[in-house]
Amino acid sequence: MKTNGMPAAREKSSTPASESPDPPKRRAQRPRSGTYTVHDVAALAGVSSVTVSRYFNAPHKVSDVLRDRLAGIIAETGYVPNQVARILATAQGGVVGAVMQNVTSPTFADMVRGMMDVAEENALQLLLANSHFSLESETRALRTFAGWHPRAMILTRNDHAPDTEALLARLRIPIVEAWEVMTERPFHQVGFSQTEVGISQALHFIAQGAQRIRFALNGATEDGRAARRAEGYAGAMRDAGLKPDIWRANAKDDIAAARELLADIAALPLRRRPQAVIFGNDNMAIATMLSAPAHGLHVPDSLAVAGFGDMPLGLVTTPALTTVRPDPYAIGAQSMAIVVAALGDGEGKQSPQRREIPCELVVRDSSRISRA
Amino acid sequence: MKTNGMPAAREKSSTPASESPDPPKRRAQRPRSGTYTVHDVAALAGVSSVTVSRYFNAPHKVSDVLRDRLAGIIAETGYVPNQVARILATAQGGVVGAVMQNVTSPTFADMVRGMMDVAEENALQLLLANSHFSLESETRALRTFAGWHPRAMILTRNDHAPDTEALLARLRIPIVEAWEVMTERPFHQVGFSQTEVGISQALHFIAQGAQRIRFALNGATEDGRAARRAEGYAGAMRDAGLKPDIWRANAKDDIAAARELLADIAALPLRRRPQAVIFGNDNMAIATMLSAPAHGLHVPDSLAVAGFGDMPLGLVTTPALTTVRPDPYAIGAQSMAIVVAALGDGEGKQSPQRREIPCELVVRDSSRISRA
DNA sequence: TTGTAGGCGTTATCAG
DNA sequence: CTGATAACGCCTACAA
Repeated sequence: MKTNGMPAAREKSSTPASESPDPPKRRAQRPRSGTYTVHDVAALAGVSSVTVSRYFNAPHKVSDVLRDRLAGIIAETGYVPNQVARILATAQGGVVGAVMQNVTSPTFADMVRGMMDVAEENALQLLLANSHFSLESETRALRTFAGWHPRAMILTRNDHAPDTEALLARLRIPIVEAWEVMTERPFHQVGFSQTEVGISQALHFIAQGAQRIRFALNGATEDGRAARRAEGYAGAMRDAGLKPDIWRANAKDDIAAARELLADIAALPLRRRPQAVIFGNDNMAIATMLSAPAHGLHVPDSLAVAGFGDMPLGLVTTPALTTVRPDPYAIGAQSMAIVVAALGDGEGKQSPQRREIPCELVVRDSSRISRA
Repeated sequence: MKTNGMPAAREKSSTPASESPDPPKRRAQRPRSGTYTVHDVAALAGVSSVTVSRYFNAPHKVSDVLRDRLAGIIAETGYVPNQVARILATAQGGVVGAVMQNVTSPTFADMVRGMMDVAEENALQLLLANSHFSLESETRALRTFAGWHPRAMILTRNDHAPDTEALLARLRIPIVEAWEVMTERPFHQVGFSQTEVGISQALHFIAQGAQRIRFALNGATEDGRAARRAEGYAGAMRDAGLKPDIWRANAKDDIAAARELLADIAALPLRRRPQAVIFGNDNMAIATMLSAPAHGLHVPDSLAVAGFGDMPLGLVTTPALTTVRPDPYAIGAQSMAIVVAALGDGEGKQSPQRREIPCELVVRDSSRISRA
């Protein structure tokens, strides 16, 4: 029973223990990883290293006796094949890079989970970077990833810095742009159309006969997605013969932005106050609902409200919050699934796929327009 | 000007273009990564590959002329050194593995951001896994990471499966256990003491003269951290001569758990109702506050409330929520900082460090005990 | 079923 | 300052 934790200094297995008769110019030892290798395990089992390799990659090609013996030794030594060497040797399996905009947001986090789950099932290692909605940061992250020679990349926006586009093209690997589905892109697309979500939000209020409908954004302009929903809303308004009213707070913070909005509305003459507000996110919508009474406003009677994101707390507010439920987990999982499929397909440059992950408009009481 | 994007099929640079005079048993080509390599760049520059390597790792050892020429070729080809090969050769690439319990939670997500930021500054690549609070899943993740021969690991719990402990010991790399600081652990510790947080929450109410103080948990038992706060609370209660009242919902979901709690309290005779409830998290606390009126309860007069986590929405509720503000970003950043320090210190087995990231009790109106 | 040879892309080492 | 050579740990191809 070998109890020593470290692999013994390995001899070239073919070299018998001849006592250094004219040492054949042995180079100085290179730094080794300090853990067991295939060779160590093979030596312990009295077989060749290929056999150990086969034990992992094609167990059925190893005899039963040997398999058991190897299993024992592997358990005893705690040997784990070195992925780095494996990837170098096979140019297979390996690494997928993903650039998120903001790992902190629960929505992105769900997407990360989706990617991780599918990646794990397929023995891919997910490399994650955070770009904070900055193009420059995205480029930097991609540059780092490039060094890992990833099998694929997943991005979370479809507008990049010019040199990023060039870099992506040079990589010659499957690229997935997730979250927003746009036309005329050379890469795989997974997600939904922000514009259409904005349209459906607007239509929800227009159908109820509302005239003055506002779209309220916080001051964080880096994230253009809410703004694109606002564009969809604006289009729908114009189509209905109504005047779009896109309002943006100064504060980036949702809570402060909500306060700004309420102050703004309260200052308006009754006639000109919006009957309904569509918010860029649930947080801002909920904050507005909770603070509305203090400004003499009542949801939904004097102010109907809709959010985006389907936060759990939206169920508990009075009234419950009408919102849009995206499916970030599915977006992440599908993105990775596309990667897996693309890698499986012999890397054949299949034309970019487009996978829609629809959003659901969840209608609750906060958006009821009073028939006044 | 070379415009072709692909590196030409490479000849053994020493082999002149002799037209295959008895091909020396050329083995079938192995799959290659399909991108430029040091050799390609070297060939293009008319130098040896070592020189190109030096250009990256010891630029001052390369003549000025050559440096400029190489810079040009590298820019033109978009060559990026292969990290995988680099790590294999040097046995000291910068991979750090981190096992989170739940990437989806905003708190963990903040910690991830902290780790990523510090990792990036120090040219370390973060490998992330999600264990869903499961020990078995943690072990699996660590096993995967082990294959990457990471320089360090960051974990987010201090109780592991037995074989995990063995695996960790065998790795002989710095290990950081983050979130909760415990004594008697052989690894670095970063975070705070859940027990002490529980104590301070209890004392906050005890000091106000409350007698019946409950600690309410949701049904998600996998995460033991809230339970450990409850233990701290229980100790403080007993020390004050009061009877601890730890209540656990059946529902794992915070919103449902809040409903359960309110039903439970409403069913109690007035005399026996808790005056104050400490919640396992803010979500549950806020849900309770929002639903309390429907159950004939009023916060804080008939029920004082405190949460944990400092969610932004806690500021907007009426009354504003008393809570505890941890600093997950700092925990992540400090954990990675310890890793960086440990790697810098020649890997010398320094004794495990212990870094406290204090939590702040944020007192607002929801926890005011009415002087009845 | 098992073993031998050689290479994946990089860098450490030694020689010029 | 530059180059030849041999590893790092693994896997594929081929031979036995």
